Amino acid sequence: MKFLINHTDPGSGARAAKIVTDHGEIQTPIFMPVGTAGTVKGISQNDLRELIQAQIILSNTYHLYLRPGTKIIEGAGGLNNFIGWEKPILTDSGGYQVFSLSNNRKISEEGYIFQSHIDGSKHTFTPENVVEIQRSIGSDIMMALDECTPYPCDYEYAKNSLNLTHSWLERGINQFKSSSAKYGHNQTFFPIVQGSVYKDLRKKSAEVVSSFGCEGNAIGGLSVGEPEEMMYEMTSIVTDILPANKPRYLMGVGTPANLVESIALGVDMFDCVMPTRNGRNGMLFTEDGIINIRNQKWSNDYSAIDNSGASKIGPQYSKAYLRHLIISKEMLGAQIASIHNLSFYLWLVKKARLKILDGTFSEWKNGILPNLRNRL
RNA sequence: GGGGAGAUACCAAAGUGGCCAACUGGGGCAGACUGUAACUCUGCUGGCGUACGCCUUCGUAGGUUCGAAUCCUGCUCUCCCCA
Repeated sequence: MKFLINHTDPGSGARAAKIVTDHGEIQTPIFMPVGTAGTVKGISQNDLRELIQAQIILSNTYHLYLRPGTKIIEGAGGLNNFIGWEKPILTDSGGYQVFSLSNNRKISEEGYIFQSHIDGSKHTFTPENVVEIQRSIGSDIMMALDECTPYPCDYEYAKNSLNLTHSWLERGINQFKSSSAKYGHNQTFFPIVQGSVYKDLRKKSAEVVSSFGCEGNAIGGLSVGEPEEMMYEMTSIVTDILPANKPRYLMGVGTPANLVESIALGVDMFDCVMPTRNGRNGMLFTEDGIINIRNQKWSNDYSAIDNSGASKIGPQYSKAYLRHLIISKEMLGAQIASIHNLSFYLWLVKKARLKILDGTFSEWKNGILPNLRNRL
């Protein structure tokens, strides 16, 4: 994997760059649609390519391991073949499930034992076997196993958890170095900074993570309920330390405003379920603000969902029609909303990239932020 | 023509003397959702009031009772069965 910086914005930490993988190039800043179980919910790979113009998608080790299982994916020759997606894939390690399935798991130095949400069966994830599973999946970028701490989280817990994440990281890297790719294309491994909302822990974690010299680095454990300002503060502390010549990935973030703010802090990669999940639940993101399409006021608004040009599907359907579809729980409604939102997210990061390149990023950012937060 | 059942809030449907402004579901309205156990979850849904509360409701008109959606009588309407 290569990371080539085209331009760094002088007024902020924002960068426009290019990640080169064996499955193609990624123009950054980039948003990665989340396809947890080998599918971006409700969206065909073709729409991902043509309508949304996704450059890389994310998938999940935990979900794919439980179903369909690594044997099936290996049989297909890796996840790209299995799902019919020729562009890059990043896989999360399952670390987030340690957090989100916290009622059904036990953490130890060795790794974590969890119960399947599908059938209750017991399984173990270790820093090592998670690398092996991601070898079987064949993702271009694989993530280290970490513990995503909850918020709030007391200092002692955060500190101990961080030590565990760091020791897991070392083991994961060793496993990564002593194993090899299965399908002929290169894979890379990203470590994850943790440390909850404590400056010293974040700082230390960023230093530890940087010291491993991986090809890219991630920031985890944010946007889990802490105030937005705190998230930016932590991100800023970390991006100041993480090497500038490697991509920085802010995991699980976020709202359109979160993306723009974080790009200014030097973040290059994002992923979030918001455009798809909230889209399914009737929330639409546009250049002018956020629409809750279920609200009565849209019931007889026959204007296009979004005519700004940010999404190709926006002009094709009216607000009144989409409202009807969402309220009727019709599949097409979830699909249109998801395609539109993902298109908008990809449009937003592309726009940010262009503004960084032509030197007007900060100006553009200040102009668009109030709109992005606006409720229509 | 004869016999039977029933009328409850936007709809459906519980409740059959006080714990009923009335279970529950649907619908409606609003909110939440950030590395997806999520086409999910939460709240509100007679009127007025932020609220303690007050006022008007269970086809309709009367009656019994300290007290009625619940018991009695008349009326109106609906449905089912037999001719």
